[in-house]
Amino acid sequence: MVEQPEQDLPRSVTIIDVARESGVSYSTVSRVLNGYEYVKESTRRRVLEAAERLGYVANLQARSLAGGRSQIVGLLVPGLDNDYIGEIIRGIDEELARNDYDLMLYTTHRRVGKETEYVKMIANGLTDGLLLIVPLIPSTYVDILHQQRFPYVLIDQSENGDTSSVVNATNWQGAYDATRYLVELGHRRIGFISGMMEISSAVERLEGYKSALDDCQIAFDESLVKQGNFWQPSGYAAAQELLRMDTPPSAIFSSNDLMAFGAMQAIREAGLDIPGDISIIGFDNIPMASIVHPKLTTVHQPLDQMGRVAAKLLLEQIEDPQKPARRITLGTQLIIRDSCRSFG
Amino acid sequence: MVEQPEQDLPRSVTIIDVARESGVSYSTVSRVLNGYEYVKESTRRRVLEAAERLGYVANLQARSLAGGRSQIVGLLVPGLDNDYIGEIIRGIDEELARNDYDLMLYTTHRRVGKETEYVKMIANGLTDGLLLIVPLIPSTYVDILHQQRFPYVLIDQSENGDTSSVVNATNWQGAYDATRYLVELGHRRIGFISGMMEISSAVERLEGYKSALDDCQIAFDESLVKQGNFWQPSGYAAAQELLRMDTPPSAIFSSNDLMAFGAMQAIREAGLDIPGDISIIGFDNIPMASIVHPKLTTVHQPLDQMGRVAAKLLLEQIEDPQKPARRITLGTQLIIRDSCRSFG
DNA sequence: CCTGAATTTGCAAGCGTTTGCAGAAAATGA
DNA sequence: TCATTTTCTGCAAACGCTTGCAAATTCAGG
Repeated sequence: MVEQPEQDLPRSVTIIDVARESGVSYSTVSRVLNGYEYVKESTRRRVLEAAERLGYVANLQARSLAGGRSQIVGLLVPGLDNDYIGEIIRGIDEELARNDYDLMLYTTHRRVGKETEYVKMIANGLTDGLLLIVPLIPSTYVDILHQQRFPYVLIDQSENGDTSSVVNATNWQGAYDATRYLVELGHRRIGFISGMMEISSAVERLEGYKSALDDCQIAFDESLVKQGNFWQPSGYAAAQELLRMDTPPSAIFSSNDLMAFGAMQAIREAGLDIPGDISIIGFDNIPMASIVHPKLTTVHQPLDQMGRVAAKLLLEQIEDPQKPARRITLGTQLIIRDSCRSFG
Repeated sequence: MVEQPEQDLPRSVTIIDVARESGVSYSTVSRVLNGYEYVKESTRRRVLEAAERLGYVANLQARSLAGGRSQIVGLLVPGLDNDYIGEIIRGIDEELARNDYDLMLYTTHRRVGKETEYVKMIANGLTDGLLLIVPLIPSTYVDILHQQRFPYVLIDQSENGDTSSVVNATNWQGAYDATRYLVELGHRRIGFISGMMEISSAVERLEGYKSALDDCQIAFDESLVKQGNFWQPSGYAAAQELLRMDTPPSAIFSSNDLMAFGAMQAIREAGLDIPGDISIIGFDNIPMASIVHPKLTTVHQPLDQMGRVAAKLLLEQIEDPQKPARRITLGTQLIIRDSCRSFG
């Protein structure tokens, strides 16, 4: 008979080991670990020391199964192929780290067509709350969450009554400022490259543009606005269209930086100079905006702060589910760099 | 006595509900859900239908607590403020989605100084495996994982014997090709901006550069290599140093695209033209490389594919923990764009 | 020294699954 | 037809933790 080697994997240390080590019951250990009030100071210390000595780390699954918090929040994003989202996540992660929360990443394109099931799974799953950076909010998402009274916060989304907590930026104002800036530089024909109009921020930016023109007594010219989709290629195409016009605009306002980059490329390919021949201004102020040449003048959107605020809001809501939904709108700011020049 | 309104939240449906609904025991339900072999076809169908009807979604915490898979893999990254990582994650996410796995995101900067505890927590937590995109692999990370026989895969990391599974790219070859390309264009003095030398890929790229020079009978000149850290500002600074030299290089090879962007900026600010006065070549081929002006010639690293392959490797390992560690190295490719010109 | 309130601790019942074990039912072979 | 296998299904014991309940201890006031 040969002895089985029995590779005894170092079984992870549980609350029970800590209890044994410190000579108390495991429920007491649990209480200490959860900061329960009524625990004798000496006991608390003893338990803490034992936990430390044994290198104890809580098993989140068990904890959350038993009704505690999982200390995890979910983040639902369309994708990661965009600095814009990266910036937001950075803010989120920072805030969560500060509060000892972890992050679960869900991408929406994964289950096209069955968002409902997807969200249901997320909500019933191990997360304590959900952050959504979703352009189009198929109410599919929100309805279920709301109905289940599951804590969630929408980022960069405007619609929705007051049932949802939302964090966004002053899109209208930002676009207004940018347009106004262009007008003050002497531009009269200002092209506009829009985002996907299903997204509220895209609509608001267009509105801001219109309002600024209006306030400056410049007639709105439908033919100067080209539909884009927030991605670079669409900016490229839109700019080309603009340049092909009989009297092309002397400046272009792109609804986001990525499309602005595309536009810059189109302009250059047309043999024109930026800002010599044509000025361009973006929106977002992603890191790349200050790296391209010429450096892009744009509307700064405090993305990381939006993330941070959203996380904070969510944590509050997790803490106290009764908290009413809140909407927080952060200010945008015109960042003047090198892509615009006075005209005429 | 007033009736409590008793907001009965729609309690999530459990395996037991499904069992009741379909008239079998809950263990049978579990078996059906897990694709256990010995279940009568009619029973299986009945259970599946009931589950569907009730809108059942498994509780991952419970499942993983009980020893099953959580269908979640962790991803440990230094941060998200870099397209480089975004690309990799995209690949990972795609592959995971295909296999119904979810992604948990962990950032290393969170627990500086207590990586050990952090990793321990991750491993003991609910993930089935861990993917690490870590520049410097403090063996702290790997040792624990290996010791606990916890499935993990390193991405873009070369060191480590054969105990760890690794996915990376041909850094040496890529750098060799780039350098050689420059030499063939007639460049003799080629500046080199390195990455953090604690990172193996940075070292390999430098080696590739040296070897190419060597093969072309060009003496290696220590003063032409400047230390960078993979971030844009360091590329800017390094390029400035290079330009200040008595006989500045006619071309610069940057260890990654981000630093190349910085270098481009420095070059422009010095009043020089790219590629007229000086050629520049990068490494990575992040999306932005084809957007900047001039479009950056660079060494393409199949980032998303690396992510996909790493995920696949990890999944295999989760499936069969006995699988020996594997190292997969993907090829790089020189992408010629507009930032280099022949010299002399 | 006694009583009752305030503290402190342990017991045990879950939380929703997986799984080993064993009994029941169906299929096979003689 | 009966003894064996092979399938199928249910029971009950975990998994590691939280928490209500109650017992034990301490403490203050009389």
